[in-house]
Amino acid sequence: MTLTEQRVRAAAVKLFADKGFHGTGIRELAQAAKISSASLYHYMGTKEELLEGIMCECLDRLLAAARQVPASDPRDRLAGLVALHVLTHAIEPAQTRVVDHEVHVLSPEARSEVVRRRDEYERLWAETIEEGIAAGVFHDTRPTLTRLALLEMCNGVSRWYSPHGPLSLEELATHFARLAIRMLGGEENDFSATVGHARSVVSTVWKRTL
Amino acid sequence: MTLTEQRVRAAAVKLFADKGFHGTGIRELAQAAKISSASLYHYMGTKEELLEGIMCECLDRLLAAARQVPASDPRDRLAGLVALHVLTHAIEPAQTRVVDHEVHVLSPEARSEVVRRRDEYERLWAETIEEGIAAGVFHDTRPTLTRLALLEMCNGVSRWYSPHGPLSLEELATHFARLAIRMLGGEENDFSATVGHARSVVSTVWKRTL
Amino acid sequence: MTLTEQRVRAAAVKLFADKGFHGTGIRELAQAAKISSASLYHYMGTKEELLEGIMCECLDRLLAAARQVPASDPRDRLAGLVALHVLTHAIEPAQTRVVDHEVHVLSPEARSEVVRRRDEYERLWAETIEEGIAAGVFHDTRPTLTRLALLEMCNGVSRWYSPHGPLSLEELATHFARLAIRMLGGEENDFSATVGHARSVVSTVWKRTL
Amino acid sequence: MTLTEQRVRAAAVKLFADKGFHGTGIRELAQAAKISSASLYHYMGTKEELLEGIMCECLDRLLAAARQVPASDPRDRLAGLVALHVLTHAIEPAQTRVVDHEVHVLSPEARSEVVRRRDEYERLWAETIEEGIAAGVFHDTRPTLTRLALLEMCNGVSRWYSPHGPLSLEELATHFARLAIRMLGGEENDFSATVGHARSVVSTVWKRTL
DNA sequence: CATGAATGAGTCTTCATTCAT
DNA sequence: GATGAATGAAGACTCATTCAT
Repeated sequence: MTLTEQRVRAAAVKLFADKGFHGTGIRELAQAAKISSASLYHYMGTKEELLEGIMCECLDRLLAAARQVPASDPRDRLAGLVALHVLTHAIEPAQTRVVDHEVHVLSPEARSEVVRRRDEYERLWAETIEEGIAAGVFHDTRPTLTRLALLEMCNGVSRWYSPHGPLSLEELATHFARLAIRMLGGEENDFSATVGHARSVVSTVWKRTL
Repeated sequence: MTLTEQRVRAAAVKLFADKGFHGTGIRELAQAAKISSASLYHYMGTKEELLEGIMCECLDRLLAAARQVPASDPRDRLAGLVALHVLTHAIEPAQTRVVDHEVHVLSPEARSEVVRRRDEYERLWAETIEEGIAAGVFHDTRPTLTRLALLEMCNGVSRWYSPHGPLSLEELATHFARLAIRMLGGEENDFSATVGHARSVVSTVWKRTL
Repeated sequence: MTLTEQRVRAAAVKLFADKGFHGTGIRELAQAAKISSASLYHYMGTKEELLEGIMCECLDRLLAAARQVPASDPRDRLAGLVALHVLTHAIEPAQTRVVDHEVHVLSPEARSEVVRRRDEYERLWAETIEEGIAAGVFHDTRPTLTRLALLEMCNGVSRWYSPHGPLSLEELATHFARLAIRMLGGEENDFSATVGHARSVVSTVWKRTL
Repeated sequence: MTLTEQRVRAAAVKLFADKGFHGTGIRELAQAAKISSASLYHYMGTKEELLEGIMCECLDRLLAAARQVPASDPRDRLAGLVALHVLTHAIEPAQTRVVDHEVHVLSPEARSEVVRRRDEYERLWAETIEEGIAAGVFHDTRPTLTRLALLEMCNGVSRWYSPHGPLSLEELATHFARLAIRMLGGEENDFSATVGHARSVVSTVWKRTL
């Protein structure tokens, strides 16, 4: 991916997140990427393909990160998944908001690509929860429901977290991990190691120092 | 509000929820409301004012409902707020999705109208949580953070709940109330009365039999 | 069909004939029809549908006219068909040129509509020729080939005939009828009555005094 | 003319014939010629100049061929011209269709270049017809009209002849020669020698074995 | 009360062409 | 000799909105 391509994508992510896909004009996008609207089309297919690319890449990274969570105690594993998800949403609010808000725009074919990734990702959460229940460390009568609640709770982070606020990434992730364990009726651990590991994974996957 | 006005608003709610504000055309809207696009303008101001009206009304109803939650034990009160919120999102997914997703479209003035209502609504949650902590029935070190997590978790319901699924409204509300109490480190009660009350309030406010 | 619709269609016919379908811009068309390019879309579907409409209507008229040629002596009948075709191409060169030149533009579905009409029309010619041969008044070893030659020869009229030139419509039609009979090895008649009839049919079908 | 130039020209001929000049994009052309659209401009001037080149070359060849028709009996000479024209249109339908259909695209200057050649070519036909009438072997009261009819009839071949059909080039040319003579009220000859000669001329001029 | 007609500004996308590398 | 990058202008078409009837 060339530098210009990256600039285009970055501009698109920001605009799509702020004003929505349909609320973002191609000229606006071109201006933000500092090229002409005609040149835009050297670096992308259609506007929709650009969106699809953004969403898939983001989900692929999220998935790649989630796969690096060690398969240890279900509590630690869930804490790891939560920390990772929350950290990602905190440091990449634009990308994650696009993933969460603009699925309805996609054509059926593109949508299925995105949904497939999302499902695969959620399966990791489901498995962890099930394991925890089977192992007796989680106590919950409606694990599916709880999983949905959990995910939405974590997605929300990209809508309100600000790096300029008083809350550090560490604190954020730790608290959400704690909340998740509580929701599943598990005993609270010390998650500092888990959160630390999640932090380094996220840092690697997104090539950013946290 | 005339019958036609209601038809317009209902059509707008459905379309805005499904395709987004910018993804919905005025002609499409007219067609769904079964009038001509010119006639539309007898029943609304601009497209944006229509959106503002939808959002404000929805928030007003939510607020009106929340104010009917009795100021009893903080646990019951929180359970009531959660049940109410979740039930509303379950039976009115279109309206609530519009409220949650289309704020960025509004002009600053219109947005402040919406935000004001939202803030007022959230204050009720914040107060309840604080009371619970003060009373020692909740145990949480970051109540603000938890409140945000809680709200996002509940908002999510409108994105995935289906009345055709196996989950009844009662079960949904009860489980979410339980999750909320867990998140705040409170002891689980029997929330059936609280949920029942919430149900009747929602039923009244939205004039629908549940 | 409203007056404006007619103006649009007339402008389109002229422009498509002069500059080709792809050579004619929508703004150019709007200007020629004296409305804005946006208003254009109140009176037409897509540009292609406009073209299809023009072609089908023209062919329908040609067909309607051809069906009024009396089924008398094959020589007279052929002379009638030729006169009619030639007169039409002489007085409506724009429409007929569009029909003859822009078929390749159409989508398969639209094309089949046009081709169906064209085929039906040519069948009338084919039948007449066959009858003439069967009756022994025409002598030709390759009637299909001759029919194609005949049609192309007559189509050509719209490319060069000028009403301002020295040649009257009567003379034009009479000579072409004579040429056609010669091509089929038939004996030359006096075609004045036949041509006169064709003239009045064309006049009626196109609502123009010749 | 380099090999690449030939490839470009061949691609252009095919595309212009199939989709029209304005219906053919420069990128499409480049792709068909298997070079980049930028490289295209090493082998051509503007798109219009490319068209002009194609048309002029085609007409030049037609003219060169026509000049090789021996000045014998006017009937044989006309038969020769017709055979040549028809054969050319049969074996080079793309080129001849471009010549016949895309004149309107050209700028006045370019157009005059084309028209000059066309006129010169048609003069050969006119002379032949006049000679025949003067010599008493043709009997026609409107030679100009007949010439136009003749030419259009022959041009038409490129629109419908298929080498995969049952009709051989020989049969095609022979029948058209016969038709032409009939149209001019001449006596039918045996044109096999004339057609044979036309065939070899066309074969030479276009460097193709027929 | 209702709507067909109208439009300027906008939509996304492609156009033919140039030029630095 | 070849081409990726670049673009102003234009392509067809839709937008939200107004207004006379």
